[in-house]
Amino acid sequence: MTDQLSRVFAALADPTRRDMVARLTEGDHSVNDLAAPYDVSLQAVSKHLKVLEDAGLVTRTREAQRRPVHLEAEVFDLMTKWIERYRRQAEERFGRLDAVLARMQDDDDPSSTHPQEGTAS
Amino acid sequence: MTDQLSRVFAALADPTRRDMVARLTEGDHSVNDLAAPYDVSLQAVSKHLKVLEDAGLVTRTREAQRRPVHLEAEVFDLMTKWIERYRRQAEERFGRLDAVLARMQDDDDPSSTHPQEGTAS
DNA sequence: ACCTTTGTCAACCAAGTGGTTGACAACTGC
DNA sequence: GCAGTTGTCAACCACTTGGTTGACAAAGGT
Repeated sequence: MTDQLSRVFAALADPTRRDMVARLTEGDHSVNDLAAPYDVSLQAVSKHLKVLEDAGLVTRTREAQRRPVHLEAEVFDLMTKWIERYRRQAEERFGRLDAVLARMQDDDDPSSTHPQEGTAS
Repeated sequence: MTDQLSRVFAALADPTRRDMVARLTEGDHSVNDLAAPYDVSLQAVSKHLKVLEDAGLVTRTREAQRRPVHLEAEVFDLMTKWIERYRRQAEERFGRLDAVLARMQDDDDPSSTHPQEGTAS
């Protein structure tokens, strides 16, 4: 898997890894800690973490004999940029940009309004 | 791959498929048309389209002997919702929500320095 | 009717993925 | 030093993936 964007998408294509990422938003966790809820071996979790690390989504440092896992949320931007770019383009094409912008404001909390309307139809 | 969100992420983890999606934002394309730029067989492209279709990203209808491929941009929302939810949560946790909101509106703010103020545990 | 165009299905193959178990490395604490 | 805790590495296995080629189905053009 050559490019990082592909690695990020691939990393998040697994429900277990998405759940790990979700839990890491609460703060750093040790590997054992992360592994607890899943019914797989610690080694399997270690592999999942390697995938997340290769994608740039997490970093691991050392602290005593623990290896705390830390989420690097900046990488999300890679995806959102890609997604937003083409979503916007597609919706414009279909002449439904208004509906999209409205939905974007409804779905999220109201503080996230995107005041930028492009070439509306 | 059980859930749709996983299928969508997996579908976009391939550069060829991402490129197809990008081109489909310009409008519908026939399979041959879509296949033209890539140095793979038509069957391989057909497989890629099946992956995109199973993820709900495209639909295919019939029109003469052609099978025009149509992008369903709504599925992007599945991802953006997931991403935004946890990104937001992570950024809040790190006490950098202001910077994030600013970046979301500017879309290209070079202030990527994050001084890691003492919120870390 | 027949042939061409367009695309899918089936079988196959090499490489990758997600899981396992066993060995072992790194660090802590007695 | 030695035992325990924490985590990784290596080998292996079943399954999936992305590619191939060959056969064939569906619709149009003549």
